[in-house]
Amino acid sequence: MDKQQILSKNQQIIFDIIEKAKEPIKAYSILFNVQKKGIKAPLQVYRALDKLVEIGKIHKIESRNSFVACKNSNCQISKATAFSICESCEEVSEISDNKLSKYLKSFQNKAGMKFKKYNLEFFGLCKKCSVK
Amino acid sequence: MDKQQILSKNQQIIFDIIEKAKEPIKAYSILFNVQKKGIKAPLQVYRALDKLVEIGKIHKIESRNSFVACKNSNCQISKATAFSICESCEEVSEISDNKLSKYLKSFQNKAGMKFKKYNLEFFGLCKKCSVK
DNA sequence: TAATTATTGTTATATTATAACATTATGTAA
DNA sequence: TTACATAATGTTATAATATAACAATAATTA
Repeated sequence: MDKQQILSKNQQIIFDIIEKAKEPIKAYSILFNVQKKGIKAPLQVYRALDKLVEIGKIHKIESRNSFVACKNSNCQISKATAFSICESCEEVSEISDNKLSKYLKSFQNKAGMKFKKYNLEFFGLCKKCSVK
Repeated sequence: MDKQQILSKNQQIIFDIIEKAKEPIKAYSILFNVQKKGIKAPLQVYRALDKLVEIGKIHKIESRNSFVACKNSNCQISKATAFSICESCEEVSEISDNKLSKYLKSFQNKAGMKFKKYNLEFFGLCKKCSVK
């Protein structure tokens, strides 16, 4: 169940699209892109997306309903994700910061609840957009 | 523009529903609940939700497409939100932890991007569900 | 090789959210 | 107190996102 697992045909097709995309990409945009490869129905896309998220090859940007390939080559199954999102140009990048992830992985709330997973989304203006 | 601002009719109706709900509530569930009060269309709900989120009276749980009233009475406009979500019973609670919020508010990524806002969602099992 | 599990294909439908336009109410400044 | 601007409302239609249900096929494992 690690990242090197062999992907099925549809999973591979859809992963390739996401990896090539420079920005997060939405499910129906993926669908449009893979129709020439014989994938015709939303469900075929969503099933592959679910699986790819599950094994950590991609992440979902929840606030944008879109998907990106995981850039943290060292994380096996990443159940701990952090992104920065530019509210102007919508550029999204995955944050890879050991101190941050260590801190959040060990975080416990006051009720003592221990977490298996987290997702953090930061919003602001990227460098380009902040000089405009 | 602070939390004590007077809400419009629809905003108040919809905020009341959300505040009374014990769990996060979805837009169409709100719609169902307010139809007897004359709010008939999704857009009326979404407009009020947008405003309530903007002024910080409610928050959106992005991973669940649902809404909760803000429990941090001390935060004025909360652009910094953290939640714990039980993956079994779907209980959601707002985390109010000064150290965590201080840490995240001052976080800068490697590109030096400064953030105005963040949303953090932790996932795990709540106490009840972890003994089951 | 039978049994199990994962993947695929397909149609229909559920759920979440916004566009576009017209109208009414509220706040503000001359 | 009128004109002007801004915010809120009402309404219809439609866009965008996601899943249910069922049948078939491929891959894996006992």
